[in-house]
Amino acid sequence: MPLRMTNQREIVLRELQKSKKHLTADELYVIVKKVMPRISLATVYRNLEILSETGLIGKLEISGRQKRFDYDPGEHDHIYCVICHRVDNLDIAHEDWTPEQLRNVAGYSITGYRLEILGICPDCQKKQKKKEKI
Amino acid sequence: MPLRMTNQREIVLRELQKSKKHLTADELYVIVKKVMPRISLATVYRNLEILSETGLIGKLEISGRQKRFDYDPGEHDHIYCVICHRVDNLDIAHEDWTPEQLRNVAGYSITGYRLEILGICPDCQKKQKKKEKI
DNA sequence: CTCCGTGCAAACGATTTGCACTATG
DNA sequence: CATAGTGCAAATCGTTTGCACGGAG
Repeated sequence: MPLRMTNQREIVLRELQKSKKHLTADELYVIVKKVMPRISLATVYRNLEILSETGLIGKLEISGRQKRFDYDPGEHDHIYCVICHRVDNLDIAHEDWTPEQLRNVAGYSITGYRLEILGICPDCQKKQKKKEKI
Repeated sequence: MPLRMTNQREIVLRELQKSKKHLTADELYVIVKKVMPRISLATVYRNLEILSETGLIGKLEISGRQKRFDYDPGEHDHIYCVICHRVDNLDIAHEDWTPEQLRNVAGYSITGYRLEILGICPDCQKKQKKKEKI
């Protein structure tokens, strides 16, 4: 039975939620160390990974740079500062996106957007079907 | 006068274009090495960076670890295979996105999407204004 | 002839892993 | 008391950089 709720796991989760931010592993490490000084960075990484698999937090695979972890695991998009790399949640429903709306999101001045459609390519679909047969 | 067109730069550009794919630096390195065996990986990295700054190719800050470079520098979105990490261009105009349309893109089976709005956060806007005054 | 570009190796930052030990369920 | 989780250090992965040399303009 996986997912033991250890002390360090609980603290990692709690401190991320308390922060209300989209932190990187090492940013959170600094915070968590104040509560549990002997915790290791590897443990923070491992727990963030596990907690996001479990769905208790979200994992942000933001373009190119460090991963960030989201205290709010619900479905929502993000707004990203191209200068300081800060990330905020975007609570506008997709239907309501208008240039006006977006321009005022959280006081950001909008410079662009980045969209990736995610899916499974034809080749990988074939491979999956093969596996199913075994 | 920057941007000398060296042999290695030309080959890096040409082989990326020939591939018609969204390659990582090291994938392209393997290809380029066949034509110019003594080229170094660092040179491939440097040239991809310069070529994308110049606008001759595109740089994809796609989620995940490695950067990919796009033979097509024009404006367009991307579709991303969550299994093999392959990337394809998406030629549908934003206005035409419908679940139907997307479901048939390039034979992919769509699992989701990822949208990031890019901008400058309030704090960074303030900092910029300060700089302007100096 | 001047520098930009190159190759090489070493440095780097983020993340992961092998190991022996600890503590949860 | 079995075995998931931990701390630590070393390893790994993608990328960047310092340096002395080479070649484009």
